[in-house]
Amino acid sequence: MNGSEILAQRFTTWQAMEFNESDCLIRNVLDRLGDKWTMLIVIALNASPARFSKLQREIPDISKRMLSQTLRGLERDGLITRHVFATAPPQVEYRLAPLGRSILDPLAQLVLWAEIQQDEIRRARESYDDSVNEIDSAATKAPR
Amino acid sequence: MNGSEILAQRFTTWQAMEFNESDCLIRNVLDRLGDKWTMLIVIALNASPARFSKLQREIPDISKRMLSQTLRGLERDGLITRHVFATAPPQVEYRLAPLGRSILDPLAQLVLWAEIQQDEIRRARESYDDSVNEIDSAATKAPR
DNA sequence: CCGAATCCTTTTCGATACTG
DNA sequence: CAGTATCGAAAAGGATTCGG
Repeated sequence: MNGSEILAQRFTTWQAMEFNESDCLIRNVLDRLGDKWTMLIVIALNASPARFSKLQREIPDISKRMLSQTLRGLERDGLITRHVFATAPPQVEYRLAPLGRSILDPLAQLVLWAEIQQDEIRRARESYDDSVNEIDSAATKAPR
Repeated sequence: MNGSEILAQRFTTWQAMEFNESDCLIRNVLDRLGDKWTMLIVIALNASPARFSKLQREIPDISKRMLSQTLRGLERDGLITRHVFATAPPQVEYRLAPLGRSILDPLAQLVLWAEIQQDEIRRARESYDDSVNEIDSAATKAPR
């Protein structure tokens, strides 16, 4: 079964349960993975386990609040583990759990897709924006 | 190269350019794909081309506004095409473009990952929530 | 039928200040 | 160092109305 067939089959199933938001698989998963920081943190922790402040340095524009919140979400879902060392000052290290490592392959597929297609997407956007501009300028010129 | 190696390598590259938000590949892509409706519509159109109102029936809880907005975004990126039939009343059909079909395989990988891991994620959440509750009740009991 | 425009609510996010 | 708490800004989303 290729991707299209798999998705077509799942679509029918989800439809039958009316995409019930709480137990619809894809909505649950993509809601979590699709937020602004989750995947970036998974990728950072794949590169190497890290402490809170190291992660904050590695991802320059994340705020403490979002880093903390996203890490908690990942820990809750079992994708990462949190290790506290009772030193002074305290040290907390985050690592990818097996469940977190298991998402690296599908995630990499998505990144590869983006790399391969990015030029075509850029072209599509430019051409679309151009055609919209034409309509706009025609609309502002013609009526008078 | 496996997923982990691919992502580790990309991470280094992205870091070198400081994750500049406008041209950082993964942020661009996941921002688009990760929104609430985009992937659902791609999957629906994979099942079969459809008109506006059919899509709205197939995805029960999407509003006209978001359907229209999401379709425009997908068309702009070249993932779908829009065909207008000058009938009365007008009919507009949406179809997956080749670029849109090319994302079905990576997307299906993600769905399969979610299916395989969903039980483990659910268990992780329950166990996490339980441990949080213990701490909470200890905190509200002990201090008095 | 398809969709744009408007208004309003909800959610997300960042800045800042504070704690163990 | 590793967070939490609070607040306000901004973005996303929904309901409704209107137009071709």
